[in-house]
Amino acid sequence: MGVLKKGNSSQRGESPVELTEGEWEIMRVVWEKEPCAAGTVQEELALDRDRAYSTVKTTMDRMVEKGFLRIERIRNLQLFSSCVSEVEARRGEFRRMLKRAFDGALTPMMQFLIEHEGLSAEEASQLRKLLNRADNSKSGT
Amino acid sequence: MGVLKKGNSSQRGESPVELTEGEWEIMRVVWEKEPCAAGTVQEELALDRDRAYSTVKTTMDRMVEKGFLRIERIRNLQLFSSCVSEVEARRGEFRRMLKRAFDGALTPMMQFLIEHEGLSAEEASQLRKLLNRADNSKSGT
DNA sequence: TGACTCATTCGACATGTGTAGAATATGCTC
DNA sequence: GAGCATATTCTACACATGTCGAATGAGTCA
Repeated sequence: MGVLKKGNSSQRGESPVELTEGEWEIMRVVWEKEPCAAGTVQEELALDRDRAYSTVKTTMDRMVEKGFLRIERIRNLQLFSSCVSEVEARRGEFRRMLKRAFDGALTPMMQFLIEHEGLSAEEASQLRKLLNRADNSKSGT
Repeated sequence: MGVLKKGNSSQRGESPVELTEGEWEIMRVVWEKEPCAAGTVQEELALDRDRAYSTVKTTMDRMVEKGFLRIERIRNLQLFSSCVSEVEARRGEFRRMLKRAFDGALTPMMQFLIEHEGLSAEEASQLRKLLNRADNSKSGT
């Protein structure tokens, strides 16, 4: 009694955030408009591709179970807000990729980008700038 | 008649290679040992975590359907080989991540790495080296 | 209060993925 | 050829995800 069942509420502990494709679509809207109703999300998504209200609502309810979203009730309205930030979601997505495809290591990924993805000159120079800026902000404190 | 049904054989056309977790595990072994029998893969995977032979075999058969693997028969033996390279698989994995989490653009991802993933000094310097090397090989030809 | 509208709830189904047991086929050895 | 060890094939199930219709509940307005 009183023990949290798996997926019961809004706690995800330390588990990495891994969203499905459909969940990403929903999160993008929620991040932009929260707090927002399921109908709002559905309307927004429908601009891109048709989805029934119940489709969106079902997925959002499941996301509450998983602790990705939370509901605040006002009268008979449910307003959804995010429980995970975009940064957390990006981190989860990035790490899953890194783990699967590059044994979890950053350097091989970089190597891959340069050798096989044809990093353009612009991208390279931009990257260099970013790196320099990172260095400065580290030593500059 | 004569029309290829979806997933019929070994053609994937231009579709990006997107492997599931289980498929990645299998591919890693296949790339290392191909051509190899399902039993070989199963034994290798079992070192890490127990999986029944039929589990591995079923997944590998499905991967043949999808065009990720191909079978060469010798007597009553089936030897599997890869139809996708590690580079293609990495590319697929990387691009899916980039598309989902960074709107498909590389620079925001780099920015994210630097701002939120705390690129270590070593990583930064290694990255710089890689960038320089890339530059040299471009201008050096 | 009755009709209407809109949101929520509930149940349901298809497909993909991970899982594995049972039945069958094949080749080898004595 | 009989028995054995494997490999293959077939079937099946659970769970996750994407999908949606039907039933129910609640607020609004004439």
